[in-house]
Amino acid sequence: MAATRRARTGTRPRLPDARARMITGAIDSLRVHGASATSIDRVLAATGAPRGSVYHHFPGGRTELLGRALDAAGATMSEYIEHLTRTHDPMTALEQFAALWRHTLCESDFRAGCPVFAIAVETNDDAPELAGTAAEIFARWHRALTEQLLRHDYPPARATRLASLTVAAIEGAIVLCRIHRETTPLEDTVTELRVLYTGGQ
Amino acid sequence: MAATRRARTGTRPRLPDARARMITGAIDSLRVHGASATSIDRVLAATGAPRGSVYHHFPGGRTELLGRALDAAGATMSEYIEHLTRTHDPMTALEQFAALWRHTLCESDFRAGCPVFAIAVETNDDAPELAGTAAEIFARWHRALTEQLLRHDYPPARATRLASLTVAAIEGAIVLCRIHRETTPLEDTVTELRVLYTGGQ
DNA sequence: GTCTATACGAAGATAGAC
DNA sequence: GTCTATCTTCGTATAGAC
Repeated sequence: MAATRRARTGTRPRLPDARARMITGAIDSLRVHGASATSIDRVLAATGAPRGSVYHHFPGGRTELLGRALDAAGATMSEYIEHLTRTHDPMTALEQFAALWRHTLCESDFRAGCPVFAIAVETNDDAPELAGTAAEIFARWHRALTEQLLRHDYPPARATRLASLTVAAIEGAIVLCRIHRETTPLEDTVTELRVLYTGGQ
Repeated sequence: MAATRRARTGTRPRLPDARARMITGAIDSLRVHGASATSIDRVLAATGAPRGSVYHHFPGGRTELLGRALDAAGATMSEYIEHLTRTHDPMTALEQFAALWRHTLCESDFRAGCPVFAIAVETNDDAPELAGTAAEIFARWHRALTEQLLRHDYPPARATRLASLTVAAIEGAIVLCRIHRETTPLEDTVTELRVLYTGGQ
């Protein structure tokens, strides 16, 4: 609909869809700089999006921008996790996921982390809606892992617990990798989780 | 020395040692609000410390305050971890440590997390010194855990990896507990780690 | 060591023109 | 949809009196 209007009026944005660019720019900033440091100015500077249309696209201002970024990042990551857990066995899925993170960490020179986790760590008083959304996203990941383990004959109690450990350990390891500027914590984490995934049930 | 001068001049601060109060106030703020949100104003408001002496005690300003808070928090936590790992077997030490966190989480209504982790997650461009300090603290914890496992006859390679997983998983679980407002992720994490700590070596 | 006052900049948000 | 002010608040930092 924006396209038709553009064709009619002859106006044109600098790049396709400023709103979408702002959202992806916010996600990138969340990864690298965290929630508090993800200001409107920073997103605009990084994306070249027009300052004048921020409150047009996000009437709720900065909080709404962060919310839409969290929604988008959460959906993308959740769909990938659900895809992996449905098409692979638990250990293979975990290794695939870890490989993606290894790539993200190295490619960003250990600057980029998990945007959902960034909001989870920083959000407390302000924006309880963001905290709620982040909690739902983690719950979705936990559910995907639990169901996968159940399909592979893990007892329900163990499946839930192992899913909790997996989410906690991967997220924690990503932070350790960033701060140490090496992938060892992630490798170590996956290697040890392998014992639980392949060993006893 | 401050006490003698106080006795001589007759002046007196509102409470003992403004500098120490600012540091503990900064640690509390780091726990609850994160690094970016830990402003000088917030620390002063929370502690009632005098605004006029901030740059007297911390010539480097906010960054130095955060640095001293990180030093203090890191030292306290490291000493406790080293105490636990020296006086208990691996599983008991882990459970003691988890019990402390369960208490901290519940008592703070799931608002307080780990101050070192908060800085690790948020610090990127600004203040590389803080990032370096945080990395050293995590390395110290990792070392304490590794040496404990070595003393309990774990092979070196496994000891290192299990120590990495433990640090990552506990830190990650604390964040999940905060965002979900329940201790289940921590309980699950410890229960599953128990398998690795007591099962195979 | 502590106070007040103030300079300065960054950031969120609004108003009104185009 | 986008632009240019502008307002306001907040946060860091400094200066100078007590």
